[in-house]
Amino acid sequence: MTKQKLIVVLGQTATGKSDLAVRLAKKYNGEVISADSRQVYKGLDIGTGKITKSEMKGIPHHVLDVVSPKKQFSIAEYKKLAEEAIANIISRGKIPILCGGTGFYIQAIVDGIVLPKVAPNMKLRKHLNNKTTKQLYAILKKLDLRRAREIDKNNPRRLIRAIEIATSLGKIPHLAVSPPSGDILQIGLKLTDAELKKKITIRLFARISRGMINEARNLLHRHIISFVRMRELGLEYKYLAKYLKGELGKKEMIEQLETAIWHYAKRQKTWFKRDKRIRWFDVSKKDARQKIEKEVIKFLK
RNA sequence: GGGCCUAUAGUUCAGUGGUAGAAUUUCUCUCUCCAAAAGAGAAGACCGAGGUUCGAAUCCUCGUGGGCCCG
Repeated sequence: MTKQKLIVVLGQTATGKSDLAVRLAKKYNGEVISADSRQVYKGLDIGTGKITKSEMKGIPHHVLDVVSPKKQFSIAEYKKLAEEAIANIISRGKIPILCGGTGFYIQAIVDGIVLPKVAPNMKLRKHLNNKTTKQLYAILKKLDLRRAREIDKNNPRRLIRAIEIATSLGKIPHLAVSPPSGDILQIGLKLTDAELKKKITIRLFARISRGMINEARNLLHRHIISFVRMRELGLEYKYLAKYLKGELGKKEMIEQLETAIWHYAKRQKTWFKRDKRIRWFDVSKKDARQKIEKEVIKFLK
């Protein structure tokens, strides 16, 4: 019996992950599971750079378009859906290929982070939102001193989540992991900063000419999402919301969005850096493709 | 040709004689259910030359660059 195997394709935005995943899937009998926190939303297509039907080239893609953008998705839901998809792919004798740029989502699968069984409590969150960071910290300290000691005490979002867990469970459990049983190959795609910057710009203009602005306008007109929600979604949608509301000119919108995407790419880099298991490949090099395939063949043996 | 205003961080601006401040940019980092999110940290400047003064970004003179007015 062969061991279960999982291939992960990760990297910063605009490094060509989707293409590679499809290519590998075609060649090695695989299916793709997206690891992208925004492509889970229906209708957010051009702005999120979601793969199109024709780009999929017949390869099934999972955990794409699974929820309305009105709803707030979470990593717990992601983990459940992704793990189901992976198990299903394996049961059909195919190779699961996890592909995306959301580091936290990938980590949840690869390390099998066990998340506390406490669903988001919007009422509580709303209530806590009115408190200052200091007040939040004081509350957490009373509930769970251990967690309070190690948490980032300036970060309201983390503090609120911690309080949410502690109110429900009494204490916050230690971080537990239960990694999947098989082997995992993590392929990281990288570019130099200069090349990545160039690619980000090119891609942004491509998205605009593909109708990104109209997509956003339609979502608003059809009341699928509000300006507020659009801002929450970040990056393209955040700046498109500002533009469509008239707070920014088109030129400014594009400039600011470009910087924001760059910052995002930097954060991705910081995140992926700490996982030493990732095998990195410079995709600007001509032989990157060969090297990756060699690695995959070795892994699948 | 004459007069007036102005020059501080990559950028936009504070600072009126006593250790140069912010916003933004840039860089680095954190991450147990919003992660394209949220949060932390670092770097970086007084146009040049003289003068006054214990001490000048600050006052004076000249130069240079920029802006404006009159003829």
